[in-house]
Amino acid sequence: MITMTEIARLTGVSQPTVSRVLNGNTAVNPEIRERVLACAREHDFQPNVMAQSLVGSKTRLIGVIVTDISNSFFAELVKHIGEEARKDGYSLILFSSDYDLEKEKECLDVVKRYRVDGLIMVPVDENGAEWRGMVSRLDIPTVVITRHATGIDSFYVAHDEAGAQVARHLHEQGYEEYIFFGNTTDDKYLGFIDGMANECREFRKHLTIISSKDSQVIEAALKEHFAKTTGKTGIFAYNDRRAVQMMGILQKMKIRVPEQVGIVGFDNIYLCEVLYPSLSSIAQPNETMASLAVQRLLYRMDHPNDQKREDHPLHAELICRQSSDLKGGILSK
Amino acid sequence: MITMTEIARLTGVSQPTVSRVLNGNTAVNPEIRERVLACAREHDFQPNVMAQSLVGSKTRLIGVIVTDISNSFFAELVKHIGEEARKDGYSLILFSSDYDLEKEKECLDVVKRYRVDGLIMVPVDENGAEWRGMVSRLDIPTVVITRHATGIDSFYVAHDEAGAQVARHLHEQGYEEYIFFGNTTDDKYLGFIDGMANECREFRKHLTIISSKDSQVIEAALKEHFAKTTGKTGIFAYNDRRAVQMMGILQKMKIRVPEQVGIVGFDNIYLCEVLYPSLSSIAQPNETMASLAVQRLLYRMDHPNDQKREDHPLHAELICRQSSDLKGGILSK
DNA sequence: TTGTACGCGTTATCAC
DNA sequence: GTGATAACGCGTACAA
Repeated sequence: MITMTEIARLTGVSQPTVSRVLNGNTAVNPEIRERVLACAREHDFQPNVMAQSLVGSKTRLIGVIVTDISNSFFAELVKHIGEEARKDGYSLILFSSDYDLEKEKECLDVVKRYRVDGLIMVPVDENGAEWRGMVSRLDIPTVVITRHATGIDSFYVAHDEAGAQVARHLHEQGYEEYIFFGNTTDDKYLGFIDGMANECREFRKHLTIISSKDSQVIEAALKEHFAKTTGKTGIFAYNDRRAVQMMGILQKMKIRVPEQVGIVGFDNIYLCEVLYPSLSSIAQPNETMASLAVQRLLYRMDHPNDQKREDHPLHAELICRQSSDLKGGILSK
Repeated sequence: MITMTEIARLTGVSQPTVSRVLNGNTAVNPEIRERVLACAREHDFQPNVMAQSLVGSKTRLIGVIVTDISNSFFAELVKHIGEEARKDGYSLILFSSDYDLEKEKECLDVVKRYRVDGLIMVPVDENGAEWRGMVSRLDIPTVVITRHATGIDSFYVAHDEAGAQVARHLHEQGYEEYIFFGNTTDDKYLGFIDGMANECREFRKHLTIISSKDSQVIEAALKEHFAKTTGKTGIFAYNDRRAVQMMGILQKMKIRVPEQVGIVGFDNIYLCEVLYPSLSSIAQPNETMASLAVQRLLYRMDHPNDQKREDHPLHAELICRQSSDLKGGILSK
């Protein structure tokens, strides 16, 4: 791999001259200039970023730590982060913490060793004291994405708001009984509850929670539910994967969607629209979130003394498709 | 960010001594040792990889270029590559070429600038002369994954073989008419054809190809197909996404799966098993492919003079689920 | 306009 | 055992 010094030797000039030519800062003798450029092209010279960063203390590297890169939601996020970073000449050094605090810690160490210019991460536990300590000691501009971390720049979707949106939507469509399907630890559940409280009094009486991932258990729970009630039921699934599972079980049980049961998922994965019935879902503004995060990071890198931190909740969008369209606005199309 | 020199100053020893302590190679006075370690811990010292790599010409970086990181197949691949690399202390610098030759070229330049120790890539066009030229000039150990590139270490699934497997399976299950749904440019199509030729003579008469992605067009094509034939039809979809789309259209048309139509997808995404009916699919040995690729790369990095190149086709597995299980072996479970 | 000298943070090779 | 010293590839102040 050729170096500036080597090019200097080959062209009979000094190394700094080569540097000047290649960086085009200062004026140089056109003749020398051409000679150097020709030589560089011939040997396909690329500057050694490691060396550049040693002297300039800029690595042009952005560390990215996500909890699970194989989750297509994060994969898409990473893609957009990469695109946005690339525009400004930054590259990504990527880690997947796999929801493991130990691994996450390791990632932070490695990120530090590489002296990345900035860090974008999805923390395993944004409230963990240890993590907060590590990040602040890291002394690298950091932006949290997908989660809300107090005192750290954060770009995330307000899950509670999205959940409330689903509640309103299901109620508006005319569903009278409700099922929440998934983890109740997420804010989307809390928001769903709040939203329901606004829509109908005594909603608790009409709310069932199913948390199991086991199809048989779920089927049993549904049977029990439909034994007790005759009303049209709206289901809010924790994510699209679960929504698809639920749709499958409903089909197997010969329950009609959306006539008897309406269902809304979360994440708006690309399969939503090709499913039958197509699946209503909450779409997160993936790309916006990514580009805002990168831009914020770039700003922070340029203004290390700015102590302000941005707390930036974004709004999700409910994409209404056939699966929850009881009133037929879409099915009639 | 603290440096060795700084620690040396603080502890009153020379910088090389600090280096010795931190790397634990040579013996050092236990007393000094403790003092240095304490100081390093206190300031959360991490060695500057940039500097290390300058002198050692080892970046501990593996470049990864995929065509589309948002594709969950590649995302999973990247995850496994990362895990495997991590075991040996390597980190990933990740790029997505977005099937764009220009971008790919750029990625290769950047990868070179970072002096990565090795490169794992999914080329946009593994037969392109320009790409081959770039990679060979790159002078960095390179492994191609997912594709077959002559003269370059390659780890990939034999798509033709997988296609043939599907043909055999559909025939065995008793389907008599066949539809290939998707791009006919892929080897999986060729293999499917070959496999069919083995199973039944005059298969051409019984094969329909649907390439459109438009649901309406597809539905029309299916209607035409079922107007002409009464036989049970086996469909091989280009990938799971298309398979899901096809299943939706079939459901809408009230065509029963697998009784009237059997369907097999490709990629075995996680949704396959929660769909109803659950979707048969070709599973690629994702993890194996990733770890073989990384191991091969590590070997190449250790043996730069070994000119041998490995051409390593892997075998896909057909996961038979309800959607193509006409004989009821699974449904009866 | 061009070359010399130096420093970035580390490892490695020497003497001491 | 430990401390100078050189070297990696580059950018930059300074001198010529």
